[in-house]
Amino acid sequence: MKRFASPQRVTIADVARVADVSKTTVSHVLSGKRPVALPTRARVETAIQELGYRPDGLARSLRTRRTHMVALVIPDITNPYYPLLARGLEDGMVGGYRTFICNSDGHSEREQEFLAEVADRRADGIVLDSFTMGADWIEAVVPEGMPVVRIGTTVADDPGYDTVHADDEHGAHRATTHLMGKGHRRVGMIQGPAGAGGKRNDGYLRALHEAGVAVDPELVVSGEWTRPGGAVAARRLLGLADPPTAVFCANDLMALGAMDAARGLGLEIPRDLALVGFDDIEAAAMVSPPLTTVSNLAYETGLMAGVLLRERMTGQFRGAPRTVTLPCKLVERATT
Amino acid sequence: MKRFASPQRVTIADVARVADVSKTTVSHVLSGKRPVALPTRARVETAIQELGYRPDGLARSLRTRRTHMVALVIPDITNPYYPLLARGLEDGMVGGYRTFICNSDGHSEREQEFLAEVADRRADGIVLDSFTMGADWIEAVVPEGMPVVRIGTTVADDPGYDTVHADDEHGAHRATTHLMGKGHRRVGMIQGPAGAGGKRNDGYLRALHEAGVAVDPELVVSGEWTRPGGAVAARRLLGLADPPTAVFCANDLMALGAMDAARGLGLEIPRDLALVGFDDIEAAAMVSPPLTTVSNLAYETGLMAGVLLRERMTGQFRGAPRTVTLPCKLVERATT
DNA sequence: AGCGGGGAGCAAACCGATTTGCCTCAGTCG
DNA sequence: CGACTGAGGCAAATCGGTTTGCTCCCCGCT
Repeated sequence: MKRFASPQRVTIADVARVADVSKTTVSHVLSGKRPVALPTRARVETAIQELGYRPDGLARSLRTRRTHMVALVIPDITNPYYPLLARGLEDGMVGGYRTFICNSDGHSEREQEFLAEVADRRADGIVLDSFTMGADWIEAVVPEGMPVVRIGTTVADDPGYDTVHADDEHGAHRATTHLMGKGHRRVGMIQGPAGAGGKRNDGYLRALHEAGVAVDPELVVSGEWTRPGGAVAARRLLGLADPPTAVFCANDLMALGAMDAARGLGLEIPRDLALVGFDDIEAAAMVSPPLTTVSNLAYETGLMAGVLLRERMTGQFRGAPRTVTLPCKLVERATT
Repeated sequence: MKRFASPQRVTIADVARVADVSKTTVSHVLSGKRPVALPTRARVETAIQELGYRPDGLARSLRTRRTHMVALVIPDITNPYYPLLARGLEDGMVGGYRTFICNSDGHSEREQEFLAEVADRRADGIVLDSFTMGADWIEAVVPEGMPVVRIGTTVADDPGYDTVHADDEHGAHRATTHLMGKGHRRVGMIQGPAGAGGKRNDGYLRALHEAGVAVDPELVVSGEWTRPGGAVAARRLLGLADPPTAVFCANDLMALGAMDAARGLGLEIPRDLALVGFDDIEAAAMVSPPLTTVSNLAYETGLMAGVLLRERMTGQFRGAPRTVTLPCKLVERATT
């Protein structure tokens, strides 16, 4: 029983019929993988024009095992760091790759789900920015042979995959020494969730250590990577019996939140509280007073990730995992 | 559970063989579309576990004609309005739809290319924010039956598709009357490229008209929808023989650029130049002085678009194209 | 004359699922 | 007792391409 469906899609078989050749020949005209005589080719091409034929991407991908799609698994596209990274990624892997974005909100179950889903969809590659996922988790879900590039350093020394990250440790160290150079001795830090610490915390600790300042564990608090997250963390710090006079924040959003909190408590910045952020998002230059921060090259990070990923996807490179470290610079503005 | 060294993917046929049933039965266990006896089902399920079988999304999509993917075609994800919209979109169409984002940078050829590509990839739906694309262009490239939801109003009165947009005309009117309420008579406007004008310009003109102020065409200039774009436009306005004392900018990014330009010329805001933006992006509240602007509900816009799109994709709604208009409010801060 | 090679084209297998149609075997209803 | 129904299962068609093998023919070399 034939169902009278909506206007049937034009398939390669239709083209073949109209041009009076086999499907094979049409395919070869399209791909150029085998020679086709000029007159035949012309017949096929007119048939294609005439019918308005467009090859079906799904069918093609099924056979060729290439989807020309990559997944970008990140915490939150709403964090202004990531849109830039996303564009860098697209520019980095030239040649018709589309990106679909998975916002995990930092939940590792969602990250895991996404990876599985993306694997099922047969993405050609994955760019993953996760604070929690170790190589074992990834391997459990991503079929071997599917290229993965990692972003960020929070899961340190993961030798399984290509990685591109900023020199967080150095940046954090620089930020902290800068604060101490301004005379501060009680320097706090607001870091990300999960208490894992991470390179930014390492740099902070090393700077304190080198300056011979004892680390007060009370001065290091965790919070969500968001503006409100920074605000609550800052309130905790400022509520201490002996509060810090300066705070290094592991990202700009949290630093902005800290500014909100400080202002809410009637403190003036930088007189009563000095602040350094991390990332140098656009907003950092626009707040008042403009935020001193550490640059984190979002676009370039994406770009490099794109290059590494494409080299893997095309098979152009098959060697051992590579790590690219991008520099961080202190951007001195008015909150210190 | 078990890691496979075998390069071969586990298919439904493998599962069928191990469970000693037909592929059909495995499929029915998975989909539940036909009953399967309990013991059989159990055999199949253990086989699935044992082999670590995961259905191939491509093959499935090819047959079912559903990809559970939608395309979001926008000018630039780097514009902070769009990440929010993107998340709203995901939340709006509940149920496992993935979004892939196409940055057109406002070039209509790229928009066209993206639409075609996305159609070839058999996306289940498209959300399109384009200033230039008319219904005819879309129809030329998108197969009929493929749901499209439009965002924004710049291409006015396009009856072909569901649309969700902010009440731009009203917002712009409100912004302009607000400026005139502060005593300004020479009120300029910085609008988007293409000179098309658009609803925001309409509201501006209507406000002037109602106040009995003659429109000086010199006071309306076009620029890119970016911060630098706003800066160059503002410099043109401020270089006039009789420059405006207030400017309404068609988006916040341009307003920020105008602030840059004004500051570069030694003007103080709002004393020497009053400014109103549009969109109320996060940065608007953070600049100094904080920007007076018109709210544009990015997240809600995406959310509504998601709802409309899902209703079309699932076939839940088949009626005539709908239009949703979201309200705009003036957010008064310190640049007026 | 025999052989290798390449141009040109076709039929059929393949990618990995879903869906249709058909068969068998109870059990139920009239 | 025959008709009908629903559970349970299988083989084969389908989705729309690409790729493999094979044939046929013509050409240039030894």
